[in-house]
Order: sequence, then structure tokens, then C-alpha cells
Amino acid sequence: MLPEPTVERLSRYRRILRDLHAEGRSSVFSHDLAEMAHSNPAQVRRDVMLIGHSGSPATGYNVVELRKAIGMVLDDPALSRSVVIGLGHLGQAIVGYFGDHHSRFTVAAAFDIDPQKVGHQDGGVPTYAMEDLETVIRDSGIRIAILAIPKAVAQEVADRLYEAGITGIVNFAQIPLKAPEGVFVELVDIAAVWEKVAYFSRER
Amino acid sequence: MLPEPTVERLSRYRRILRDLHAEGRSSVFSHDLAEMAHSNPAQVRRDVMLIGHSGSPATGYNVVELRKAIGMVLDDPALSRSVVIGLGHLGQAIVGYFGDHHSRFTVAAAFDIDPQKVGHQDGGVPTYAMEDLETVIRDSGIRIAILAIPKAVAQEVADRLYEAGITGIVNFAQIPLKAPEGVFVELVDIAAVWEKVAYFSRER
DNA sequence: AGATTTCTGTGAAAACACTAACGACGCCAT
DNA sequence: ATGGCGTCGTTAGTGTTTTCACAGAAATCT
Repeated sequence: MLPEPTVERLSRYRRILRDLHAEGRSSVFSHDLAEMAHSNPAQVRRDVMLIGHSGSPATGYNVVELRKAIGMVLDDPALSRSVVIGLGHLGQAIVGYFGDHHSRFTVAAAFDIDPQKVGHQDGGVPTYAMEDLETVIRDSGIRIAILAIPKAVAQEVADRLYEAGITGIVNFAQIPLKAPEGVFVELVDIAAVWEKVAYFSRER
Repeated sequence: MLPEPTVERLSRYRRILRDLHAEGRSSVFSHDLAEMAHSNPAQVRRDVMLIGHSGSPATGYNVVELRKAIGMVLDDPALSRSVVIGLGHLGQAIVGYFGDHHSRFTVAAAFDIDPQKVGHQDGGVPTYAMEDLETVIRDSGIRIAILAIPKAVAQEVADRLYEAGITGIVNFAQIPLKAPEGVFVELVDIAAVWEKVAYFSRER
């Protein structure tokens, strides 16, 4: 099991590697990758080591190989599809990002309480009523949910998600969620990030 | 200078304290706060200690006092206003969140390349053309920017922001930004978060 | 060929963050 | 009153993550 920060960095390395590949680069040194990822060479080498990949002192890391190696660790077809709950602006932004092609991740379904939105294909993603939550999730076998709903109803909906078989949540509702054992919830707290930026931009 | 994780938690404590205050609670124990914030009592006490506040064993922390103490540390009027660059769905979501009331933070101006959007008041926030970036930022003295634009143009816009006097950026463009000394940039990388959730929801 | 350079892989140390533990203090019940 | 209980502030300990530093290996130069 990899450390959390390592997983995040690997994800970023991979995106950079994809760009490098597109540019025709076939290999990259740890310090190059470090600079592009805002990290440092030792960290990059350590991260690569942790996933059991290696490069050569002569040429560094092979772009394609490293990309593949990261994929072996991070990717799981069973977890590449998700549902988005809540089609406010934020929900729509996410559907827009991932609805098409943007990565190996896709949004397979969206849910909203607004009857106006239900039944439409928002950005190529079918939208269902909240009543169908359990059915759709169970039938599709999806295990990742992105929660973009007001915090007042977040816990209640989350409980339904656990019940339906969801094992991972990206939580944009501005409230920490209680989760049963075995479910991983990551809170993306925009207000907290803002405060952090304000604080550290003041303190130098 | 406080540790990053502490600043993030303080921000969350404060939001919880606000809710508690609204509910009429006048004091709270470390373990209560811990439970609500998804932390633990020792952590809460330590965080509170770090900002130089204290409670009493009899009643715990005074809700109002603690809120004030956190504010003393986190708030800076000079950093409470921001500009949002890019009014796609994500930008609009953020304007919607903070445009009105949502916290002591406000979005004072938005920018977009789409001439259709320029000149309108999107959610009470005036929208300007990208050409006016430097002027508006300089005149308003704003130092925090929220970047919600495609990654292809992110660095280029960021460089203009630094030039205009911005010292902190919340970066939703999915690419790490180079920043000069003294500028704090926080990358909010939704794809990386997703991958992290997928990874840890698999590994237990 | 040997020396030099440059980079990786990794053990060891350092920095950082979290958790546990405990004395001190006030409240309440006896 | 006084003993017991619960909570705070703080320090010390533990665990995790990052950084340092250097041996070893491939390539290039002399």
C-alpha cells in the first residue's frame, strides 16, 4: 500500500508523461520530471522505486514504460467509472471534464433532484432522479461517487450510497462525512483551500 | 507559522463552530469538535494550543471565543477578496458559492474570454474581459486569484497575475504552475483526487 | 584503457505530523 | 470537605514522509 502523497504524485507524473509522449520524448530524467511536477528528484526516484519500476542512469526513465508501470498500480477497470450526484454548476463542470474522454475515468451516470434535468443527456451522461440512485448504482456495479450537493443533505445521501455499494467518494459538499469501514472518502474543501492560500500568501 | 494541515483543520473547525453557534451552543469539548471535524480530541487540543487559545476543563471551549481566535489567525481583510479567472461551469460554481455570503470571503470580479459574458453581473459579480486583468487587479488591490481555465493557457495567465500583484492562487487548471518566490499556489487536482479515491477504495 | 561525468537505487537521517499520556484543575456528588 | 470524574494544556513518544548522501553502473571523453 502506497502512501497517500505518493499516489497523488504518481497521478500527476502520469499526466506529465502523457504530454511528454505526445511531444515525442521517449525518456526523462528524475530531475526533469521533478521540475515539471513541482517536486524534487529524490522524491521522484523514491516514488518510482515504490511502484517497483526502474530506469537507467544513462537515459533516465522510459516514458512509455513508466506510464505503463504507473497504470499497473493505479488503474482498476472496476473503479474507472463513477456517478455524479448533483448537477449544479460544480456537478456539470465535473461531467464536462470527465464525461467525454478526459482521462481513463468516465462519468457513467448523473443524479439530480430537479425533474427538469432528469432524463436528459447532460454532456453525454444520462441523468436520473434521486429515487433511482440505488437501482442504477447496483445495476451498473459502479463503486465511485462524486458528491456535489448541498451539505445539508450530504450525509443522508452518502448513507444511501454506502448502502448501494459505493466504496469511494469524492466529496465536494463542504462537510466531513461519516463513512463505514472500508469506504474511502476524500473531502475537497474549496473554502479551506482558499483560507490556506490566503494564510500562506500572507505569511510568505 | 502554522503547519499546513493545522490551517486546513482550523478552517474546518470554524465552519463547524459557526453551525454550533447558529444552533445556540455556547461551548464545545475537544472530543465533540473532533467528532464533527473527523479528527481526534488530542489533535483538536493541539491545534487550539498552536493558535494560543485556551478553554476550560469544566466547559471546554467557548464557541464564540474560539471562533474569534481562529479568525485572528486566519483572517486578513486584505486577502478576503479574490478574482475568478474563467467562467466555465467551474468558475460559475465558485462564483455562486462565494459570490454572495458564503463565508468571509468574496469574489470581487470575474474574467472571461467570452465577449458574451463580459459586462454582465454573473451572480452579483462583475465580469471583465481578459484584457482588463492587470488594471482591475491593480486598482482593486486584490491579491488572491482563483484559476478555472484550461491548462493550455494557465501558465501564461498565471504570469500575468504575478505581474499584477497576485500573491496567492487556487489553481483548478490541471497543471502545476511555476510561481515566483513569495507567491503561494495550491493545485486542486480533481483527477488526482479521483485516482487517489479509486486507489484507496481498492486497497481497503 | 582509464578517468570523468551523470544519473539511478536505496539505506540512513532528518523533518514533519499525529497520537498517547499525564499532571492540573474545577465541578459534582457524597 | 473530600474523593472521583472529566477535560484541558503540554510534553514526550511514535509513525510517516521527505530529504540527504553515496555506491554502483552506463556512457563519454582523454
